[in-house]
Amino acid sequence: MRLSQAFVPTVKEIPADATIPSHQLMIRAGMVRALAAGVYVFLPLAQKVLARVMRIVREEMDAIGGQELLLPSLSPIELWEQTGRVKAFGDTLFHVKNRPLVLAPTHEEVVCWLARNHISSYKEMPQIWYQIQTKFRNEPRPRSGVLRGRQFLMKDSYSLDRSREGLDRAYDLHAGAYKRIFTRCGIRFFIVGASSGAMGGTGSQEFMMESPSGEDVIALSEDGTYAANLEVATSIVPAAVRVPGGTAIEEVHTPGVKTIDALSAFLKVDTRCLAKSVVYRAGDAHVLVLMMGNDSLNESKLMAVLGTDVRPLEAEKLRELTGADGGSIGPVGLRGFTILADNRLKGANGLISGANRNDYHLRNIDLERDCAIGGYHDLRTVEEGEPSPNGGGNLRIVRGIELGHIFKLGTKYADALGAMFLDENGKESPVIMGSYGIGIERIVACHIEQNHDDNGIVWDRALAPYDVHLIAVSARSAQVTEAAEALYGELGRSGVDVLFDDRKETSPGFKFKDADLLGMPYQVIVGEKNLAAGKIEIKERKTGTRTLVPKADLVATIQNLLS
RNA sequence: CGGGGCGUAGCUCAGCCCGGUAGAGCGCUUGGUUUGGGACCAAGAAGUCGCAGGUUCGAAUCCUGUCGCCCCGACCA
Repeated sequence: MRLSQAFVPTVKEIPADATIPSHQLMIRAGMVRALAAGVYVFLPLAQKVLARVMRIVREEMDAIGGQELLLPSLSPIELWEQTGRVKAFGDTLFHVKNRPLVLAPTHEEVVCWLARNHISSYKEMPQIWYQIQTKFRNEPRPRSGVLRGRQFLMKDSYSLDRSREGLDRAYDLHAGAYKRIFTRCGIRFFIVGASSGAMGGTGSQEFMMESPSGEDVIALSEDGTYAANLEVATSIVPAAVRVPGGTAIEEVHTPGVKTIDALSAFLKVDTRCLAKSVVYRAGDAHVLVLMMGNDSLNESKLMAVLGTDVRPLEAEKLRELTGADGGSIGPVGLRGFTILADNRLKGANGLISGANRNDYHLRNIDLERDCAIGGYHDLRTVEEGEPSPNGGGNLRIVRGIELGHIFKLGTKYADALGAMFLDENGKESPVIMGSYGIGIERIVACHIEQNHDDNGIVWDRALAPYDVHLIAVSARSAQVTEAAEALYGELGRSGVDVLFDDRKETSPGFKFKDADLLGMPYQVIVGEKNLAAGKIEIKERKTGTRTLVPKADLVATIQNLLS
């Protein structure tokens, strides 16, 4: 492609609305333009990159027996009502105003509908169906360029199996394919155990890339053998002790003491003797959760235990129910609440907690003796530096971008939509499903996040829109133009994908800056002086290394570098 | 949904506090000079100041409403 004719609107200045490197560079390199919040136009350069990503994805999906299909984006709202996901998605689901249709945010329902109508025997499974298509989600807050849009490309695959073992196999096949896909795309990633959240199901892993721009928080062990989303991460922390010969509860006056730190300082005791009360509303119920000392409650874990959404209880409601304010709440004699406690407090005594009376606390609380604990669960958020549960060293807490997510869905959707089959014994069972997604734009953005420098993008060969950026330094020189034109033709004929900067009126500096910004793996620079000596310059974008090769060897050298 | 910020030329922004006929740089057009790291000179084109209402002799500027966009948080299948 000739740059003089290409639509690659590069910009020199950093766009005001872009805050992360990939977003800034995708705009500056003329790859995307925002049409509306979270909605992007993909320009020719970006389209070429997307095509390369999709090709890799298709190859790897086909390699595990996946069959590509094309599903509609419009889908009858009735299907979504049957699985309860109109409610589950809430405002995130785009509704069509003048027909009972929704814009599909994912396609489990449609796949299940297909399976219901066309899979009736165990002999017809396993199946892996996949699609690479636009999905629509009315995100409350689109952000970070193409990383979270309201419309985005997703490779989604769905496995249909007749047994749990079959599902495990499909899941493992996908995990393997995903590793190969991200590796081939030149992305350094890691895999974390994740919460399956509102998708439902039994098992789930996320493929993540470490990035300060990420929206997820991950605990990683030092040796990298443990990685889990903070929503489910655990660590090794000492449990509370049970002291022999418990003494009776006694009330202590603690004027103005509202925090664990203040209480610890006031009573001159270790924070581990303190049981912090956190109060939530879970549907119509009220829940008090006891945490040790300054441990912070993990809302995701709490939601998983309760199986429902939670939100902090309003201050007024709290006072109405307990007669006290936050900071003075405790489990003893409390009515109207379900009381849960973190595992760390299991069987503890000698604890101090709120007295449900402002400015008073109780000491010598024995959870077994004095409280009606509704259950002990892991409800704690792990912290930086705590030992990894698998002995892989201490935990680091990092931010990450989710590139892919694989789920063992089970029969949730098949049950809801009646996708049944007859097994070997003629018995009817629901189809067992898995679902496996990859964000296509995210691969592109993440690749740029990991591969750029101050001057621009540094494409990996696998994703680069072109292999070579050919520059005619001074396009007014007849010799340079002639030589560059000849090389453009030769490279093209030998199968090298070339972007040719043949612009006549553009200064050399401008061309070099554009070439670095666009980031093709190799720049072939045709300049007057080198040409006079029969030489052509090759610059490797990644390292900045420049080599001069005889003009006659240029094509062979490039072919060599690319192979 | 809570908090904060911003809408002025294609882009980046000034002007707004303190009302008085719309500005700069980059980009674009034309002519000329220039050509190894985002050139120079000259002449030009280009903006309903997001939109609506109000106050005023007069509004980019003050007031009200509204829409859009960005950031932090919440949410994130």
